Amino acid sequence: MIETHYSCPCMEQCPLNRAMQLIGGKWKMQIICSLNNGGSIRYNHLKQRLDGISNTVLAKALKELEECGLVTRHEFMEVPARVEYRTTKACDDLIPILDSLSDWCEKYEMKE
Amino acid sequence: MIETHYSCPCMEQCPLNRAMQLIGGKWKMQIICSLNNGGSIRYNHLKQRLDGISNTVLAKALKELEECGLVTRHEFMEVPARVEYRTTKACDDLIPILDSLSDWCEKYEMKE
DNA sequence: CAGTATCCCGGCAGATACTG
DNA sequence: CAGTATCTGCCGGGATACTG
Repeated sequence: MIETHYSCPCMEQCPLNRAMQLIGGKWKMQIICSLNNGGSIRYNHLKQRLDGISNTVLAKALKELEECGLVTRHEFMEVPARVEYRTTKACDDLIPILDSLSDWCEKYEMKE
Repeated sequence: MIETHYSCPCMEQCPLNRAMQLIGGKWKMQIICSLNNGGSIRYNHLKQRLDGISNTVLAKALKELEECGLVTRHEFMEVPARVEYRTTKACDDLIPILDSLSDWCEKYEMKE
């Protein structure tokens, strides 16, 4: 191996790192998972599924996921308020990749 | 959709969450990337590639990656000390998945 | 050279109360 | 119902100095 002044492409903002920031964090994966399994879901329904999540955290996560185009927010003009969330095409395309990641983890029986 | 008391499998310690914990964190991805590109690499060489990483963080990350079977540590009994790191088979199998994750991110031009 | 030992800080995550 | 406002604690990440 030649001793060039090699630098990993990940040192810049590479897509891989961006991806990790999108789906990283304590709850993102569960949120994506729940939305994927359930079609359109209302805020409180989602919160019930994600046992133990707080409003601050869930609302912030949903906002981030919406901003980066992974989920859509649909607000119905009703009283009391009604808002439904669902996955986007981008998110649906992500699922198979997450599946293979999951399979990989099981195959090698990864422990933390 | 039937209103069962559905619970996302991710609520337990699912493989997907485990995977994310293994490769999550600020530097894990760059470390894996650097090791993957470089065969066996010595500690300080790796540190140079990961511009800005501190000893505490690098050492801790490497220990974790070793414990979960993603990298191997080979210590040569020399003075001064010499230690080389490289990826395991498990890690090599992970790379294509990370590639597809990267591609996915580029395809949808994900911003943070 | 390849790490530990210490100390430190900012930001994620959470609890709780409140509101359109 | 679907969130915000506010406060708090903890820990991942970091700087620096030291050692087998």
